[in-house]
Amino acid sequence: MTERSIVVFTRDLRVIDNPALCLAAEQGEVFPLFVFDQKIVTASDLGNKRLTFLLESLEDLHSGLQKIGSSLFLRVGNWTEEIINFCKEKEAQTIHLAIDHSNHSQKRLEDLRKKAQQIGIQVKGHQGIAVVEPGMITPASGEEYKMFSPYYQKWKEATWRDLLPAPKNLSSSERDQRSSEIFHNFRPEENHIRMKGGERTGRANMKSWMGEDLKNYAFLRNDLASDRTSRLSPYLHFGCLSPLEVAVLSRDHTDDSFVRQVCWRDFYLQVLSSHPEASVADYRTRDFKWRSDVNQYEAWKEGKTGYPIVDAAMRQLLHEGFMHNRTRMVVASFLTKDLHMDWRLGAKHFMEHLLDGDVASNQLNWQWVAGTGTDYNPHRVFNPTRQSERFDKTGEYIKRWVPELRQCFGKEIHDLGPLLREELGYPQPIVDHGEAIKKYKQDYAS
DNA sequence: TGATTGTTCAG
DNA sequence: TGAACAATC
Repeated sequence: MTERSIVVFTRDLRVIDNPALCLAAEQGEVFPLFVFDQKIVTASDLGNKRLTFLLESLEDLHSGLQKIGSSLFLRVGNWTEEIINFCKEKEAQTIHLAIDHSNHSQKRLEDLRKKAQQIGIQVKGHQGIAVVEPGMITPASGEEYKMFSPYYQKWKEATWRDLLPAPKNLSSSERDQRSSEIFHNFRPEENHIRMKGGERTGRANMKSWMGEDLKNYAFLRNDLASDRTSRLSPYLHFGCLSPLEVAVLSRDHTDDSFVRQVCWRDFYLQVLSSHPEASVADYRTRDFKWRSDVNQYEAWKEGKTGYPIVDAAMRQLLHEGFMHNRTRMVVASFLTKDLHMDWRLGAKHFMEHLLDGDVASNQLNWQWVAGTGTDYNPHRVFNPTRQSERFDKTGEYIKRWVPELRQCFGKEIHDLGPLLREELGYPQPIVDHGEAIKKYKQDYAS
């Protein structure tokens, strides 16, 4: 008798190199399922852009599954209950899924294990979210690596699992009416942004970027205007691409700066896995009184701070659901060090708008900038004018997103006088960087 | 993947 | 004079 099992997709929305799907398929009949977790769907931090990317990814997963004789079932509601009900409906004995590491994922998995056990259904957790899963390499001293460099060394030397092909032929199971209705009700918004969700687009983007831009990554990754970073983060977040595959394809490159970035993702996952509360609380507690000022927060969110590099980046975020890594650090430093606002406010806005909004990378990178994270350096302050001069010399990036400044000549765009601002209709700076940092340091010292 | 300041030293 | 470096915030 062949076994019947459910494969629950979470953020491993792919058929290639998907351990949960592949191993379930080896054991018998498989019913692929995705549940819109009511708690996630209704949470304020899931913005329309990321939801659209998710829907596109699910649609593509469905067609990927159809090519191998299956289809994707959809349910919406309480995540655990829906999975259990689906198991009963399909008379399945086993649930396969990839293990994830956020607070919410850990809790709901525990809940699922308990409920499944009560009715004699087995839950099998699989790898697939990371290159090297959290817990596979640990420092001698404690639970997780707190420093990136030693982690990176171990990560490179670790034994990586083998890549898995897509299952050849899953037994046929037509998507039911209910699934179609659910998908219909969530109908994706018209998507004009550059990154369309799904495994197919993800793979195409990966291949073309690796073919053309990977070799120049070290030279161009900080060049804001040329915009040559991989932009694979949303595909990695939803698992349209296997992080292991991305790492394998880039690790033997003469220059390791890209695969290092892939490793940062695993690094923060292992931090979050050991400290799930770090998504909302300081990783290193620190007694600093954050200010709050609604008008300044709004100005920051809308890209009207009067600092061109900050405004360009914040407008890019609203428009594309994406921001260059370099400017993520610049705007985060501006919110925490210049406006003295809580990193959680910044992280929340990022989560609402980023296609790649990922609890581990987002919250812990914010903590890194705020100086509450693993790499503790309260004196790290980005000077928006310096960053702009160094990484957007010609002002091309700024002009792309801040049309008021398109008429600027030469270097003046980095450091505008009050009269020119007035003339161009561009805001005066909402704070003076020098004074704001002086105050930050005073507050920090006391 | 910080910025600034001060020092040294080649030219 | 300015690059390179370390100390300091």
